Amino acid sequence: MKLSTKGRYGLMAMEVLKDSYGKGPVSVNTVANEKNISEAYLEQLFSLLKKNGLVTSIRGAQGGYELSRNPDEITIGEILVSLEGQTELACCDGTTEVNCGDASSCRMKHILNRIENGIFELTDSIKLSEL
Amino acid sequence: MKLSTKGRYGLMAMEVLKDSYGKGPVSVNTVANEKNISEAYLEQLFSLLKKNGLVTSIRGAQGGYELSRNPDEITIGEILVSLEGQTELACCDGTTEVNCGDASSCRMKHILNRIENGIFELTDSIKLSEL
DNA sequence: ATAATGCATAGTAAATTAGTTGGAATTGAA
DNA sequence: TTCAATTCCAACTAATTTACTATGCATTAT
Repeated sequence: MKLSTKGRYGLMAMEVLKDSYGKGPVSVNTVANEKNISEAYLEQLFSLLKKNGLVTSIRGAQGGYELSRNPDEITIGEILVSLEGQTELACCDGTTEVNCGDASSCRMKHILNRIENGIFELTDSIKLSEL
Repeated sequence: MKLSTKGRYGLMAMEVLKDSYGKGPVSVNTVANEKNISEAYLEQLFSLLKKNGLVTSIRGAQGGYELSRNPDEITIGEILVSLEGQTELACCDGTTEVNCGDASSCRMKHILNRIENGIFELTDSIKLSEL
């Protein structure tokens, strides 16, 4: 289980927004330069963060992105899920064809789901403000 | 963060070995058929599990693999780490060139390391015998 | 008007994952 | 003593995902 650049870049970007929270929007270009990330790629990540309600955008010149909430009301878990999707460990989902035995009663599935939840709780317990 | 087939197949395979623990070795072919996994691919996974000391092998006809320890002395975490390597979230490691600011004092790194440890503790708290 | 921005989407390149292939070494059983 | 069942090993290929580029339109402060 690795964190892709999406998650990493996203955390870095959110860190920048956090640092100028309340001081107006920050452009993608600014973040890209500060963190040395491809600007066009970062744009796509911001688009995900926006779709998930973590940032708001201001278009046009002098525009950019800013946090949609206070940095202590945004969690690392939310950021990672926005960018990488939910953690998925399960071997089967009870609907598709299964290769781990039977479906609804699959014990492995339940255990992996437990771990998934544990991981989310872990990441969700840390606030952006702590970065 | 997803579980690759390596981890999934590995867990399934270990589950089979667990079920016949104490009854002699199980061949890769048997496991592959039972769980409907490519035999040649599974071989590679067993090789990793062996290298990490979770299973022992018996060569030749009637050979196969068996758990090297009791199923309640083997954890899900160990199995996953054997197959997928350690969970790595960190943005920098303090040695290579860094893009998240400075290195040894990088706060993000420390937080991600904390999450890494949390994930391992979580998976390591569940025994193979519980599957 | 214009330059600085966000927005959208399609394409390409690089890396990783998943799986295949071919064969050598070992060993129990006929 | 041969044969078939097996682990072991390494290289190759295919498929998928990730990371990134390219292009151009839409919006807005100056």
